[in-house]
Amino acid sequence: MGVKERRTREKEQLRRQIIAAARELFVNEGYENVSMRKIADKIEYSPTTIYLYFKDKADLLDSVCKETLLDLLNTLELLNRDKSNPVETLKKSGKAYVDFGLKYPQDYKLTFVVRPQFQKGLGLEEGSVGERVFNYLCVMVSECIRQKAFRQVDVETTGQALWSAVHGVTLLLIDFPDFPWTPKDKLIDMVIDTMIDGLKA
Amino acid sequence: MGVKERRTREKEQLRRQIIAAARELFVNEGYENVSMRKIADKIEYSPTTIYLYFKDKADLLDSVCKETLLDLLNTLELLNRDKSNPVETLKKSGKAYVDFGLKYPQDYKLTFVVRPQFQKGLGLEEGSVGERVFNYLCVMVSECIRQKAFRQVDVETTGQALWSAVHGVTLLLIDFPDFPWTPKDKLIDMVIDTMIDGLKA
DNA sequence: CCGATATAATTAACAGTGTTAATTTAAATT
DNA sequence: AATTTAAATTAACACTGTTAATTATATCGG
Repeated sequence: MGVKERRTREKEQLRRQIIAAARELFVNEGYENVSMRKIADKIEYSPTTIYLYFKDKADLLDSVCKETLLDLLNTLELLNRDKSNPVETLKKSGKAYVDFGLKYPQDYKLTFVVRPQFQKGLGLEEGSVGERVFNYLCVMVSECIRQKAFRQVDVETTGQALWSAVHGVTLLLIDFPDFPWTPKDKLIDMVIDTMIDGLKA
Repeated sequence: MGVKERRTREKEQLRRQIIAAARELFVNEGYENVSMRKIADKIEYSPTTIYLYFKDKADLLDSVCKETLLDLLNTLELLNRDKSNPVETLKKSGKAYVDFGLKYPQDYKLTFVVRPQFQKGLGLEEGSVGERVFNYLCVMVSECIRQKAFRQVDVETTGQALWSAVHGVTLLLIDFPDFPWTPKDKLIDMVIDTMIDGLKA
Protein backbone atom coordinates (compact mmCIF):
# COMPACT_ATOMS: atom_id res chain seq x y z
CA MET A 1 0.00 0.00 0.00
CA GLY A 2 3.00 2.31 -0.43
CA VAL A 3 1.56 3.67 -3.63
CA LYS A 4 -0.27 6.58 -2.08
CA GLU A 5 2.78 7.48 -0.08
CA ARG A 6 4.93 7.55 -3.17
CA ARG A 7 2.40 9.71 -4.97
CA THR A 8 2.24 12.26 -2.19
CA ARG A 9 6.02 12.21 -2.12
CA GLU A 10 6.13 12.84 -5.85
CA LYS A 11 3.62 15.65 -5.54
CA GLU A 12 5.62 17.19 -2.76
CA GLN A 13 8.71 16.98 -4.91
CA LEU A 14 7.10 18.76 -7.82
CA ARG A 15 5.77 21.36 -5.42
CA ARG A 16 9.27 22.05 -4.19
CA GLN A 17 10.52 22.14 -7.75
CA ILE A 18 7.99 24.80 -8.60
CA ILE A 19 8.95 26.86 -5.57
CA ALA A 20 12.64 26.58 -6.41
CA ALA A 21 12.08 27.66 -10.00
CA ALA A 22 9.84 30.50 -8.90
CA ARG A 23 12.36 31.71 -6.33
CA GLU A 24 15.18 31.78 -8.84
CA LEU A 25 13.13 33.68 -11.38
CA PHE A 26 11.58 36.07 -8.85
CA VAL A 27 14.99 36.88 -7.44
CA ASN A 28 16.72 37.36 -10.77
CA GLU A 29 14.01 39.09 -12.75
CA GLY A 30 11.64 40.52 -10.16
CA TYR A 31 8.23 39.26 -9.17
CA GLU A 32 6.40 41.41 -11.68
CA ASN A 33 8.53 40.36 -14.59
CA VAL A 34 8.07 36.66 -14.04
CA SER A 35 5.11 35.04 -15.70
CA MET A 36 3.55 31.74 -14.79
CA ARG A 37 4.52 30.60 -18.26
CA LYS A 38 8.18 31.34 -17.59
CA ILE A 39 8.09 29.29 -14.41
CA ALA A 40 6.34 26.49 -16.26
CA ASP A 41 8.94 26.55 -19.01
CA LYS A 42 11.71 26.23 -16.47
CA ILE A 43 10.30 23.08 -14.93
CA GLU A 44 9.07 21.77 -18.28
CA TYR A 45 5.40 21.60 -17.36
CA SER A 46 2.44 23.37 -18.80
CA PRO A 47 1.56 26.68 -17.14
CA THR A 48 -1.71 25.48 -15.70
CA THR A 49 -0.06 22.65 -13.81
CA ILE A 50 1.17 25.21 -11.31
CA TYR A 51 -2.41 25.97 -10.44
CA LEU A 52 -2.84 22.39 -9.24
CA TYR A 53 -0.27 23.15 -6.56
CA PHE A 54 -0.80 26.82 -5.82
CA LYS A 55 -3.94 28.90 -5.73
CA ASP A 56 -2.41 31.71 -7.76
CA LYS A 57 0.81 33.63 -8.29
CA ALA A 58 0.57 35.42 -4.94
CA ASP A 59 0.17 32.10 -3.18
CA LEU A 60 3.31 30.88 -4.88
CA LEU A 61 5.13 33.99 -3.73
CA ASP A 62 3.85 33.30 -0.25
CA SER A 63 5.44 29.87 -0.23
CA VAL A 64 8.73 31.24 -1.47
CA CYS A 65 8.73 33.81 1.31
CA LYS A 66 7.93 31.30 4.02
CA GLU A 67 11.05 29.42 3.04
CA THR A 68 13.08 32.62 3.22
CA LEU A 69 11.81 33.36 6.69
CA LEU A 70 12.72 29.87 7.84
CA ASP A 71 16.17 30.40 6.42
CA LEU A 72 16.51 33.69 8.26
CA LEU A 73 15.31 32.19 11.52
CA ASN A 74 17.80 29.39 11.12
CA THR A 75 20.64 31.80 10.46
CA LEU A 76 19.83 33.72 13.62
CA GLU A 77 19.42 30.68 15.81
CA LEU A 78 22.74 29.29 14.63
CA LEU A 79 24.51 32.22 16.29
CA ASN A 80 26.17 30.79 19.32
CA ARG A 81 24.13 32.55 21.90
CA ASP A 82 26.46 33.73 24.60
CA LYS A 83 24.15 33.98 27.58
CA SER A 84 26.79 35.75 29.61
CA ASN A 85 26.88 38.71 27.27
CA PRO A 86 23.39 39.32 25.89
CA VAL A 87 24.22 42.79 24.62
CA GLU A 88 26.96 41.43 22.41
CA THR A 89 24.65 38.66 21.23
CA LEU A 90 22.00 41.21 20.38
CA LYS A 91 24.50 43.23 18.38
CA LYS A 92 25.64 40.14 16.52
CA SER A 93 22.08 39.16 15.78
CA GLY A 94 21.24 42.57 14.46
CA LYS A 95 24.28 42.44 12.24
CA ALA A 96 23.37 38.94 11.08
CA TYR A 97 19.86 40.12 10.25
CA VAL A 98 21.09 42.94 8.03
CA ASP A 99 23.77 40.75 6.47
CA PHE A 100 21.14 38.19 5.60
CA GLY A 101 19.08 40.87 3.91
CA LEU A 102 22.07 42.13 1.93
CA LYS A 103 23.19 38.64 0.99
CA TYR A 104 19.78 37.82 -0.45
CA PRO A 105 18.46 41.28 -1.21
CA GLN A 106 15.76 40.20 -3.59
CA ASP A 107 14.55 37.45 -1.29
CA TYR A 108 14.43 39.95 1.54
CA LYS A 109 12.41 42.40 -0.50
CA LEU A 110 10.06 39.71 -1.69
CA THR A 111 9.40 38.68 1.88
CA PHE A 112 9.16 42.01 3.64
CA VAL A 113 8.06 44.39 0.94
CA VAL A 114 6.56 42.71 -2.09
CA ARG A 115 4.57 40.08 -0.28
CA PRO A 116 2.70 42.39 2.07
CA GLN A 117 1.59 44.26 -1.01
CA PHE A 118 -0.10 41.20 -2.39
CA GLN A 119 -1.09 39.32 0.74
CA LYS A 120 -2.38 42.00 3.01
CA GLY A 121 -1.09 41.70 6.54
CA LEU A 122 0.13 38.16 6.15
CA GLY A 123 3.53 36.90 7.16
CA LEU A 124 3.52 37.87 10.80
CA GLU A 125 0.28 36.29 11.97
CA GLU A 126 0.25 34.30 15.18
CA GLY A 127 2.44 31.22 15.17
CA SER A 128 4.07 32.16 11.89
CA VAL A 129 7.76 31.98 11.17
CA GLY A 130 7.85 35.76 10.99
CA GLU A 131 6.54 35.97 14.52
CA ARG A 132 9.17 33.51 15.67
CA VAL A 133 11.89 35.72 14.22
CA PHE A 134 10.47 38.64 16.14
CA ASN A 135 10.18 36.62 19.35
CA TYR A 136 13.82 35.65 19.03
CA LEU A 137 14.61 39.36 19.21
CA CYS A 138 12.41 39.91 22.25
CA VAL A 139 14.00 37.09 24.21
CA MET A 140 17.40 38.69 23.81
CA VAL A 141 16.09 42.09 24.83
CA SER A 142 14.54 40.75 28.01
CA GLU A 143 17.79 39.01 28.87
CA CYS A 144 19.59 42.34 28.53
CA ILE A 145 17.10 43.89 30.91
CA ARG A 146 17.30 41.00 33.37
CA GLN A 147 21.05 41.43 33.56
CA LYS A 148 20.59 45.18 34.04
CA ALA A 149 22.57 45.96 30.91
CA PHE A 150 19.46 47.79 29.62
CA ARG A 151 17.27 50.01 31.67
CA GLN A 152 13.72 48.95 32.47
CA VAL A 153 12.27 49.37 28.97
CA ASP A 154 9.18 47.69 27.57
CA VAL A 155 10.32 44.48 25.91
CA GLU A 156 7.78 44.41 23.09
CA THR A 157 8.22 48.05 22.17
CA THR A 158 11.98 47.74 22.29
CA GLY A 159 11.94 44.67 20.10
CA GLN A 160 9.79 46.46 17.57
CA ALA A 161 12.04 49.51 17.67
CA LEU A 162 15.17 47.44 17.11
CA TRP A 163 13.48 45.60 14.30
CA SER A 164 12.51 48.94 12.74
CA ALA A 165 16.10 50.07 12.77
CA VAL A 166 17.62 46.98 11.17
CA HIS A 167 14.77 46.71 8.68
CA GLY A 168 15.25 50.31 7.69
CA VAL A 169 18.97 50.17 7.07
CA THR A 170 18.63 46.91 5.20
CA LEU A 171 16.05 48.31 2.82
CA LEU A 172 17.79 51.59 2.23
CA LEU A 173 21.02 49.83 1.32
CA ILE A 174 19.17 47.49 -1.00
CA ASP A 175 16.91 50.04 -2.65
CA PHE A 176 19.35 52.89 -3.19
CA PRO A 177 22.59 51.22 -4.17
CA ASP A 178 23.86 54.33 -5.92
CA PHE A 179 23.47 56.64 -2.97
CA PRO A 180 26.83 57.74 -1.51
CA TRP A 181 26.49 55.69 1.64
CA THR A 182 29.05 55.58 4.37
CA PRO A 183 30.86 52.23 4.11
CA LYS A 184 28.14 49.66 4.61
CA ASP A 185 29.52 47.99 7.70
CA LYS A 186 30.17 51.30 9.37
CA LEU A 187 26.59 52.38 8.76
CA ILE A 188 25.13 49.10 9.97
CA ASP A 189 27.22 49.24 13.12
CA MET A 190 26.22 52.84 13.68
CA VAL A 191 22.53 51.97 13.50
CA ILE A 192 22.79 49.01 15.83
CA ASP A 193 25.25 50.54 18.27
CA THR A 194 23.32 53.78 18.54
CA MET A 195 20.09 51.95 19.28
CA ILE A 196 21.75 49.78 21.90
CA ASP A 197 23.55 52.69 23.50
CA GLY A 198 20.22 54.41 23.76
CA LEU A 199 18.83 51.46 25.68
CA LYS A 200 21.65 51.05 28.16
CA ALA A 201 21.11 51.55 31.86
CA MET B 1 2.45 85.93 -30.00
CA GLY B 2 1.02 84.45 -26.80
CA VAL B 3 -0.15 81.43 -28.72
CA LYS B 4 2.89 79.30 -28.05
CA GLU B 5 2.79 80.26 -24.42
CA ARG B 6 -0.81 79.18 -24.14
CA ARG B 7 -0.05 75.88 -25.83
CA THR B 8 2.79 75.08 -23.49
CA ARG B 9 0.52 76.07 -20.64
CA GLU B 10 -2.19 73.75 -21.93
CA LYS B 11 0.30 70.96 -22.32
CA GLU B 12 1.58 71.51 -18.84
CA GLN B 13 -1.97 71.40 -17.57
CA LEU B 14 -2.71 68.10 -19.23
CA ARG B 15 0.56 66.77 -17.93
CA ARG B 16 -0.45 67.64 -14.40
CA GLN B 17 -3.86 66.16 -15.01
CA ILE B 18 -2.27 62.88 -16.01
CA ILE B 19 -0.04 62.87 -12.95
CA ALA B 20 -2.98 63.61 -10.68
CA ALA B 21 -5.05 60.81 -12.17
CA ALA B 22 -2.13 58.40 -12.01
CA ARG B 23 -1.42 59.26 -8.38
CA GLU B 24 -5.00 58.69 -7.34
CA LEU B 25 -5.17 55.36 -9.10
CA PHE B 26 -1.71 54.20 -8.01
CA VAL B 27 -2.52 55.05 -4.41
CA ASN B 28 -5.93 53.45 -4.36
CA GLU B 29 -5.33 50.36 -6.44
CA GLY B 30 -1.58 49.84 -6.40
CA TYR B 31 0.89 50.56 -9.15
CA GLU B 32 0.69 47.09 -10.62
CA ASN B 33 -3.08 47.06 -10.78
CA VAL B 34 -3.34 50.32 -12.67
CA SER B 35 -3.19 50.15 -16.43
CA MET B 36 -2.42 52.95 -18.79
CA ARG B 37 -5.91 52.45 -20.14
CA LYS B 38 -7.45 53.08 -16.73
CA ILE B 39 -5.53 56.33 -16.38
CA ALA B 40 -6.58 57.33 -19.87
CA ASP B 41 -10.21 56.58 -19.09
CA LYS B 42 -10.07 58.77 -16.03
CA ILE B 43 -8.87 61.80 -17.91
CA GLU B 44 -10.98 60.96 -20.98
CA TYR B 45 -8.12 60.66 -23.39
CA SER B 46 -6.93 57.75 -25.43
CA PRO B 47 -4.30 55.56 -23.76
CA THR B 48 -1.54 56.46 -26.16
CA THR B 49 -1.87 60.16 -25.45
CA ILE B 50 -0.09 59.54 -22.17
CA TYR B 51 2.95 58.45 -24.14
CA LEU B 52 3.18 61.90 -25.64
CA TYR B 53 3.83 63.24 -22.15
CA PHE B 54 5.69 60.40 -20.46
CA LYS B 55 8.19 57.91 -21.79
CA ASP B 56 6.47 54.96 -20.18
CA LYS B 57 4.61 53.87 -17.07
CA ALA B 58 7.73 53.95 -14.89
CA ASP B 59 8.44 57.50 -16.01
CA LEU B 60 4.94 58.46 -14.98
CA LEU B 61 5.51 56.86 -11.60
CA ASP B 62 8.72 58.82 -11.37
CA SER B 63 6.90 62.09 -11.81
CA VAL B 64 4.32 61.15 -9.20
CA CYS B 65 7.08 60.35 -6.73
CA LYS B 66 8.97 63.57 -7.35
CA GLU B 67 5.84 65.43 -6.34
CA THR B 68 5.58 63.37 -3.19
CA LEU B 69 9.17 64.11 -2.26
CA LEU B 70 8.59 67.82 -2.75
CA ASP B 71 5.56 67.56 -0.52
CA LEU B 72 7.59 65.79 2.13
CA LEU B 73 10.40 68.33 1.95
CA ASN B 74 7.88 71.09 2.29
CA THR B 75 6.28 69.47 5.32
CA LEU B 76 9.64 69.20 7.02
CA GLU B 77 10.75 72.71 6.21
CA LEU B 78 7.52 74.15 7.54
CA LEU B 79 8.45 72.96 11.02
CA ASN B 80 9.40 76.05 12.90
CA ARG B 81 13.03 75.28 13.35
CA ASP B 82 13.96 76.20 16.87
CA LYS B 83 17.65 76.84 16.57
CA SER B 84 18.04 77.04 20.31
CA ASN B 85 16.98 73.43 20.80
CA PRO B 86 18.21 71.37 17.85
CA VAL B 87 17.64 68.05 19.61
CA GLU B 88 13.97 68.81 20.03
CA THR B 89 13.77 69.97 16.42
CA LEU B 90 15.36 66.76 15.29
CA LYS B 91 12.84 64.74 17.25
CA LYS B 92 9.97 66.72 15.81
CA SER B 93 11.33 66.27 12.31
CA GLY B 94 11.67 62.55 12.75
CA LYS B 95 8.14 62.36 14.00
CA ALA B 96 6.93 64.49 11.11
CA TYR B 97 8.71 62.21 8.67
CA VAL B 98 7.01 59.08 9.98
CA ASP B 99 3.67 60.84 10.24
CA PHE B 100 3.94 61.89 6.64
CA GLY B 101 4.57 58.31 5.65
CA LEU B 102 1.61 57.07 7.64
CA LYS B 103 -0.67 59.82 6.39
CA TYR B 104 0.08 58.93 2.77
CA PRO B 105 1.19 55.33 3.11
CA GLN B 106 0.76 54.38 -0.49
CA ASP B 107 2.51 57.51 -1.73
CA TYR B 108 5.36 56.75 0.63
CA LYS B 109 5.66 53.20 -0.60
CA LEU B 110 5.49 54.30 -4.21
CA THR B 111 8.34 56.73 -3.62
CA PHE B 112 10.65 54.72 -1.42
CA VAL B 113 9.89 51.14 -2.32
CA VAL B 114 8.08 50.71 -5.59
CA ARG B 115 9.98 53.29 -7.56
CA PRO B 116 13.49 52.02 -6.84
CA GLN B 117 12.30 48.68 -8.12
CA PHE B 118 11.51 50.15 -11.49
CA GLN B 119 14.00 52.98 -11.76
CA LYS B 120 17.17 51.53 -10.42
CA GLY B 121 18.99 53.82 -8.08
CA LEU B 122 17.05 56.92 -9.01
CA GLY B 123 15.41 59.29 -6.61
CA LEU B 124 18.43 60.24 -4.54
CA GLU B 125 20.85 61.32 -7.22
CA GLU B 126 22.79 64.51 -6.78
CA GLY B 127 20.68 67.63 -6.61
CA SER B 128 17.45 65.68 -6.38
CA VAL B 129 14.64 66.41 -4.01
CA GLY B 130 15.42 63.20 -2.18
CA GLU B 131 18.92 64.40 -1.51
CA ARG B 132 17.58 67.68 -0.22
CA VAL B 133 15.41 65.82 2.27
CA PHE B 134 18.46 63.94 3.46
CA ASN B 135 20.55 67.11 3.67
CA TYR B 136 17.87 68.69 5.81
CA LEU B 137 18.45 65.86 8.27
CA CYS B 138 22.23 66.32 8.22
CA VAL B 139 22.04 70.02 8.92
CA MET B 140 20.10 69.35 12.09
CA VAL B 141 22.51 66.67 13.19
CA SER B 142 25.52 68.93 12.77
CA GLU B 143 23.75 71.64 14.76
CA CYS B 144 23.26 69.14 17.59
CA ILE B 145 26.96 68.37 17.50
CA ARG B 146 27.95 72.02 17.35
CA GLN B 147 25.94 72.73 20.48
CA LYS B 148 27.54 69.71 22.16
CA ALA B 149 24.19 68.02 22.63
CA PHE B 150 25.54 65.09 20.61
CA ARG B 151 28.99 63.64 20.95
CA GLN B 152 31.47 64.03 18.10
CA VAL B 153 29.82 61.62 15.65
CA ASP B 154 30.19 61.56 11.90
CA VAL B 155 27.41 63.72 10.47
CA GLU B 156 26.82 61.77 7.28
CA THR B 157 26.77 58.40 8.97
CA THR B 158 24.51 59.67 11.71
CA GLY B 159 22.11 61.16 9.24
CA GLN B 160 21.94 57.90 7.36
CA ALA B 161 21.42 55.96 10.57
CA LEU B 162 18.59 58.20 11.68
CA TRP B 163 17.01 57.96 8.28
CA SER B 164 17.26 54.17 8.48
CA ALA B 165 15.42 54.14 11.76
CA VAL B 166 12.51 56.34 10.70
CA HIS B 167 12.28 54.65 7.33
CA GLY B 168 12.15 51.26 9.00
CA VAL B 169 9.41 52.03 11.46
CA THR B 170 7.37 53.77 8.80
CA LEU B 171 7.49 50.80 6.47
CA LEU B 172 6.82 48.21 9.13
CA LEU B 173 3.74 50.06 10.31
CA ILE B 174 2.51 50.43 6.76
CA ASP B 175 3.26 46.93 5.57
CA PHE B 176 2.11 44.89 8.54
CA PRO B 177 -1.02 46.64 9.76
CA ASP B 178 -2.31 43.49 11.43
CA PHE B 179 0.75 42.89 13.57
CA PRO B 180 0.10 43.55 17.28
CA TRP B 181 2.15 46.70 17.44
CA THR B 182 2.65 48.76 20.51
CA PRO B 183 0.51 51.90 20.11
CA LYS B 184 1.89 53.62 17.05
CA ASP B 185 2.97 56.85 18.66
CA LYS B 186 4.67 55.04 21.47
CA LEU B 187 6.65 52.94 19.02
CA ILE B 188 7.60 55.89 16.86
CA ASP B 189 8.77 57.84 19.91
CA MET B 190 10.69 54.84 21.13
CA VAL B 191 12.57 54.55 17.86
CA ILE B 192 13.42 58.22 17.64
CA ASP B 193 14.18 58.75 21.32
CA THR B 194 16.36 55.67 21.55
CA MET B 195 18.41 56.74 18.56
CA ILE B 196 18.83 60.25 19.89
CA ASP B 197 19.69 59.06 23.38
CA GLY B 198 22.34 56.88 21.80
CA LEU B 199 23.88 59.94 20.19
CA LYS B 200 23.96 62.21 23.21
CA ALA B 201 27.20 63.42 24.66
C1' DC C 1 -11.17 83.36 -45.60
C1' DC C 2 -8.51 79.52 -47.79
C1' DG C 3 -4.91 76.16 -48.27
C1' DA C 4 -0.49 74.45 -46.27
C1' DT C 5 1.82 72.96 -42.28
C1' DA C 6 2.76 71.41 -37.89
C1' DT C 7 1.25 68.98 -33.92
C1' DA C 8 -1.85 66.73 -30.97
C1' DA C 9 -4.66 62.72 -30.43
C1' DT C 10 -6.47 58.47 -32.08
C1' DT C 11 -7.10 53.73 -33.96
C1' DA C 12 -5.15 49.31 -34.93
C1' DA C 13 -2.10 45.99 -33.83
C1' DC C 14 1.46 42.97 -31.36
C1' DA C 15 3.20 39.94 -28.21
C1' DG C 16 2.51 38.80 -23.70
C1' DT C 17 -0.20 38.42 -18.97
C1' DG C 18 -3.00 35.60 -15.04
C1' DT C 19 -6.45 32.51 -14.81
C1' DT C 20 -10.67 29.26 -15.82
C1' DA C 21 -13.09 25.49 -18.04
C1' DA C 22 -13.07 21.66 -20.88
C1' DT C 23 -10.40 17.92 -22.50
C1' DT C 24 -6.94 14.56 -22.95
C1' DT C 25 -3.40 11.57 -21.08
C1' DA C 26 -1.64 8.54 -17.66
C1' DA C 27 -1.85 5.68 -13.69
C1' DA C 28 -4.06 2.71 -10.23
C1' DT C 29 -7.77 -0.30 -8.89
C1' DT C 30 -11.16 -3.80 -9.52
C1' DA D 1 -8.68 -5.95 -19.59
C1' DA D 2 -12.09 -2.61 -18.35
C1' DT D 3 -13.14 0.99 -15.24
C1' DT D 4 -12.36 4.53 -12.15
C1' DT D 5 -9.42 8.24 -10.40
C1' DA D 6 -6.05 11.69 -10.70
C1' DA D 7 -2.70 14.54 -13.22
C1' DA D 8 -1.51 17.34 -16.90
C1' DT D 9 -2.67 19.67 -21.06
C1' DT D 10 -4.90 22.57 -24.69
C1' DA D 11 -7.91 26.32 -25.78
C1' DA D 12 -9.80 30.40 -24.61
C1' DC D 13 -10.87 35.03 -22.27
C1' DA D 14 -10.21 39.54 -21.08
C1' DC D 15 -6.56 42.33 -20.16
C1' DT D 16 -1.58 44.40 -20.18
C1' DG D 17 2.34 48.01 -21.96
C1' DT D 18 3.83 49.83 -25.98
C1' DT D 19 4.78 51.02 -31.19
C1' DA D 20 3.58 52.47 -35.82
C1' DA D 21 0.46 54.30 -38.89
C1' DT D 22 -3.41 57.27 -39.33
C1' DT D 23 -6.71 60.85 -38.52
C1' DA D 24 -8.30 65.12 -36.58
C1' DT D 25 -7.29 69.78 -35.03
C1' DA D 26 -5.47 74.02 -34.61
C1' DT D 27 -2.00 77.53 -36.20
C1' DC D 28 0.20 80.16 -39.75
C1' DG D 29 1.19 82.57 -44.32
C1' DG D 30 -1.06 84.63 -48.13
